[in-house]
Amino acid sequence: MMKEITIYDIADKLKISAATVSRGLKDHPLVNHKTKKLIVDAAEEMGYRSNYMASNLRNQKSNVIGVIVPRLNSSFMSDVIAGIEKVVNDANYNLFISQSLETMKKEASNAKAMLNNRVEGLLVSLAYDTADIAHFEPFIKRKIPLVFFDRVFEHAACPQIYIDNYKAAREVTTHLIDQGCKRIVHITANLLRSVYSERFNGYKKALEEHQLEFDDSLLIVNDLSSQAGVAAAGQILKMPVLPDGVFVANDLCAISCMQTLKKHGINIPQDIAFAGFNNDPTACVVEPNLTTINYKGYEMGEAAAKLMVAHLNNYDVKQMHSVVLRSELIIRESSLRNKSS
Amino acid sequence: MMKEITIYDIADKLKISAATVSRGLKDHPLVNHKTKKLIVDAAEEMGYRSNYMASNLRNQKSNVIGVIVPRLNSSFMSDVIAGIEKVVNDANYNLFISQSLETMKKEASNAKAMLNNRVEGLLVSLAYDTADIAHFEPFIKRKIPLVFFDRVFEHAACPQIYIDNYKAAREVTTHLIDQGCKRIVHITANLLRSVYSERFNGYKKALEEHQLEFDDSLLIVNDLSSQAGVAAAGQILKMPVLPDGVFVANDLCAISCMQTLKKHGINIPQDIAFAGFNNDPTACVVEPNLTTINYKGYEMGEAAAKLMVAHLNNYDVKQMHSVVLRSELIIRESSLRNKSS
DNA sequence: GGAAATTTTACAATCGATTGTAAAATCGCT
DNA sequence: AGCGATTTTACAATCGATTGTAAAATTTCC
Repeated sequence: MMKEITIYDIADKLKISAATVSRGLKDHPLVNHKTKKLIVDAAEEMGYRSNYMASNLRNQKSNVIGVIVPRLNSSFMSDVIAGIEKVVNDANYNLFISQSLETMKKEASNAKAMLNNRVEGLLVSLAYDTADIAHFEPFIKRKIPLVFFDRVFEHAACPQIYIDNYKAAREVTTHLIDQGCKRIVHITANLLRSVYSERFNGYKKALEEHQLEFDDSLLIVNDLSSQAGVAAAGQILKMPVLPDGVFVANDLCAISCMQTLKKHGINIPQDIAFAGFNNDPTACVVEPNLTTINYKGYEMGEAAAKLMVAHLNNYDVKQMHSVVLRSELIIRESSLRNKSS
Repeated sequence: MMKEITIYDIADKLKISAATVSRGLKDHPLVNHKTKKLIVDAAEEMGYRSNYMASNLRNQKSNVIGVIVPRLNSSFMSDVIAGIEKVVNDANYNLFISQSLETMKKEASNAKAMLNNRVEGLLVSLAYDTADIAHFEPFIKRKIPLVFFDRVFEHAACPQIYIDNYKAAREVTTHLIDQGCKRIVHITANLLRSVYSERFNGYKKALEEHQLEFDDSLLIVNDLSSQAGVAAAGQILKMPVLPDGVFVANDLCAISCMQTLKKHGINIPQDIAFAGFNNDPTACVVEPNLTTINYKGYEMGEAAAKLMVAHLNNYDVKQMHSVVLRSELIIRESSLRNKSS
């Protein structure tokens, strides 16, 4: 192992004190220009690299921002992470990333690890089954900024970044109704998560606004996976009266469900109109192209990270606003019946 | 800011030395069982959390593994990252993740940041234009394990994780030839990257094996983006003689190219057979389903991370084997002409 | 009961950078 | 030259955990 150069080595070489070297390296005004140059040159020549572990200890800050997400490998989430990385990197922080794999247990253990690693802030999108945020209390107690995005949780101390899921879902459902749908199945996940309950509420609201009764036999709750989509298709096919529309809370599940129905001879959108949520890359590749809600993960990641960095730069700013990002309905063939409209 | 509890606080409270507290907390044999219990209980009660910055400084290790990838938000790469995260997390390391955004410059600056942050190992998939790995020399010099995956670089000191791109490409091309293709376009990216040059070589080899002349007017080099696929389709349409097969070095570009051609009235696979690379989720959604090479990012991430962890646990093991992962040709409708075969 | 053996605990230095404060060096000016 | 004002540098403590070694406490056994 190569011996690392420290400021003491530089100090010795220049017959100067380590304090001066430390100040010189960071352009402190208390050091002479000429000395500064000598120091910087010597550091360069000797191959010095600052030891962040020492400086972090001394400064009592880790320069790290933590991220906990359910899974890293979804189209949406990887966009979010990319956005976060960009902002965090530009702000000279480092990123600790971990995934909860959709369980509250892992989420809690990850949170603990983040806490012990002294992250200066934590960005979180909650797991499916997270019922409370007790495991994040240590952060709140210590006033370590905690920002929720997408799968958020209401808490006075925690800013949130999300889209208006209620409005979006209402919009989608209204669109399906406009296309003549009267029996609309809604496939979603754990209603504990506000993203899903909001979408569900938006769906119900749209029905209500059009004098359609909500029928809970048309509500399918699963994990929105690809397999769940196939199963849901099976469930739909077994319904005594077939629905004429399906609104799924994500594209992945929507597509596998739609394709399964298609294989069983159902015409999309004539027999059943389809709409998803997220605008995954697959949505505009599948045939028919999937109507969906577009909301860009990259921007959400950027927004969350920017909010975090802002807080870290001036924590006193107690105006921790929540941010609602734009989302839009993208109408494609999977739901377009009256081509004229 | 809440005052953090240190081992000294615990020591004071128990009227014991800090050294004993330190040893007690980590179950060191030199501490009495009863004392140990007292210490652990007091720590729990006082809300103690170990300060990794102090311990890292003292132990001269950061417990962090770095990752530099071109982009985080691709289907393949997010799978890789997920696999890496899983392994690294289980091994009680933390992950620093950064993206080079396909430029060598950013890659170098990220590498420098990783170095200063004292990562204990670095996992890298190279940017498009990285011509040499001088910016990683400081790692090699310091014997900090450096592992390349997917977009690898040959260097005696650096293990690599990859698939046999040559073989896979040869297989794909042979398959296209078997389907009756005689003029096969190959769309790929910067041949500086071995993943692409190997695929190109495999493609040429297959041609040669079937007495087909390589025609460099059939080689299209771009950045394999979705837009590039559209442009490539334009290029193909303008060819004096249309090709009867296209082998693209990734699915994203393959699909946009195929769809564009389809819109222009080309029949897939009758007029032109298509094959991609990667088996993106979109590949089995697009119509016709895309023939491609399947190789799982998640497993590659796992393999790379496991290799890294193994090295960190016993660096002397100089048998830094490179790992070649399995890949397989998945034949789908986009290339299937003789349904019988 | 007391010396030897063994267990348990405390001391003190260390990791490397940082910073308030004191001391030293330099400068300006009469 | 000499004195105050100012610039420049050095000292020493600090951040919190770790660990070799010495010292203290306890146990064992004759």
